[in-house]
Amino acid sequence: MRLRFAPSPTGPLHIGGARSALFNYLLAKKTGGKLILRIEDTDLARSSRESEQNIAESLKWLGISWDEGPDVGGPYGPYRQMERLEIYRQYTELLLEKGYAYYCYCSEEELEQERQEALAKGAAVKYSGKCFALTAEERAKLEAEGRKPVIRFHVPPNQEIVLDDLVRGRVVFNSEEIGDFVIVKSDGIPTYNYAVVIDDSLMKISHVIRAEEHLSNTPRQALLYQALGFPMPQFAHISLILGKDHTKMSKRHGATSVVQYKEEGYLPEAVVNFLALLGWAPEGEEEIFSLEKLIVEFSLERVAKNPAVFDLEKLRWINGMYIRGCTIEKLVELALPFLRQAGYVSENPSSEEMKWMELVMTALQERLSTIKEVEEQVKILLGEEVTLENEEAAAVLKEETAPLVIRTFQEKLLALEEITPETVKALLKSLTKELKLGGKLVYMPIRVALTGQMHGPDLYLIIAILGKELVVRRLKNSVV
RNA sequence: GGCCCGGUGGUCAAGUGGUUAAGACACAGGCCUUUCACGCCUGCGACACGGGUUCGACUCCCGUCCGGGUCACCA
Repeated sequence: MRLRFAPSPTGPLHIGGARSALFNYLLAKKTGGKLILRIEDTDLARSSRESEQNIAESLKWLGISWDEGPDVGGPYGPYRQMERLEIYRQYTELLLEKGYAYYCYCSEEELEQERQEALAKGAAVKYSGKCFALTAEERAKLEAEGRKPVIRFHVPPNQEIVLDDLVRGRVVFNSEEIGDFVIVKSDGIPTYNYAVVIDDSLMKISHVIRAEEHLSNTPRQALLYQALGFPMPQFAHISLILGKDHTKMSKRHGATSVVQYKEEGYLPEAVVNFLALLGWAPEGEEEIFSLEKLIVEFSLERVAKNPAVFDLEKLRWINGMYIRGCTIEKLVELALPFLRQAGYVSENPSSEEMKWMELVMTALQERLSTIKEVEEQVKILLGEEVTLENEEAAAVLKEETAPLVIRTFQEKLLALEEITPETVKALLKSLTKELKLGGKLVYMPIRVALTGQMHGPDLYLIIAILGKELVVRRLKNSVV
């Protein structure tokens, strides 16, 4: 099988695009086929190399690799459409010669007027085809006016177009509903519907998995395949990803690009896992899948037809699952950029800072949904200030036994030779025993005195992270 | 508006003529724990509506409604 992902580089990789790429990748890998990356950059006004870069980087970040593409080359290149203009031109000539296509000189205003009239009449909005019958003299006259023609495909009348979509099943269109559409713009650049057919054919693409928004375009492409004498690939149109309000995912629903999720502290494995579950269902009840496992499990038969609403809560949950599955070393590595940016650790962390981060991540691992959350969570572990979060916390310190607990704790801590999570843990245990108080009466006053909060990571870790000096200062600050 | 696709709990979803209609997230309660979190347990909650077909429909057919896509010299 040969599959492809063919984004237009008009912005960062969209989360929906990422899912299309993923499905194509999964099927290619599963069947031992190839994934081709093709850049559809024929929209000169909006395309940029920067976006192409972003898309490639986002795909790599997700772990999606390709076998052929603009950067790695391949036997069917070039893989950027703007570098294939000569190829399209040859086929256009053929189409023109055989009468499948013709020049059209209609201006935008004329077309717009037609469109309005059709709309007003409630008729189908489609091009009238009036330039189809232009005589040579008429053409010459229009040329002389300086009009730059487009090339339209001449749609055969009343033809049934049957598509056997791998996820939709059989879908039937009638060519009557389709007006003669533009295949080459007035600047000589092919339109999407045209270039995509030639490229998929020439690149020997066997299966096309793409978003449902392309389904209505497919009959046009089918006609083109027919005229060009190319075999059609198998299509699989997957449903759209919707926002909370059930409209197509867009900026106002929050983050839409893959990089944004990276920046917000999501792990690529989690994003991939979540995306896979959006529109595809595994056979068993397991929901956590590595890319490798997805390759084994994935199949088009289990891809849903109905659109899916993007559920951030579930992504957060999956992300948390992956965070909990990380080693501490890995977590430190992941958190480092965030901590660095927040100025909590230096550019090149010392071994002491590394130690500190290891303890911090140990304390925080079970409490994070995203890595970015360390920025916020780590605050209570920094500095010597303690602010009581509420009345309840203040009450804990006013407890009759609180002063004794805190004093005894401090004495014991100062006497401790080495502060490690283990030694502190043992210290707290012996403290509870010695004071003959309930755990709550021992742990809560210390916790509140040290952090000002009723909740937080394990106390012994907090103490180990703070170290003797900060503990003493905080105790002092909280007791006044 | 024409055409196309879709409609199972708030969300993701299993289901393919006969099931007590799975499971997950979220939510609620409980357990665990020094707290929160994690984890575990329990609970809440759904086949859009109306007609058929059938001994029997979430499953098949038709209609209605709702949602989405498309009808560009954007992809």
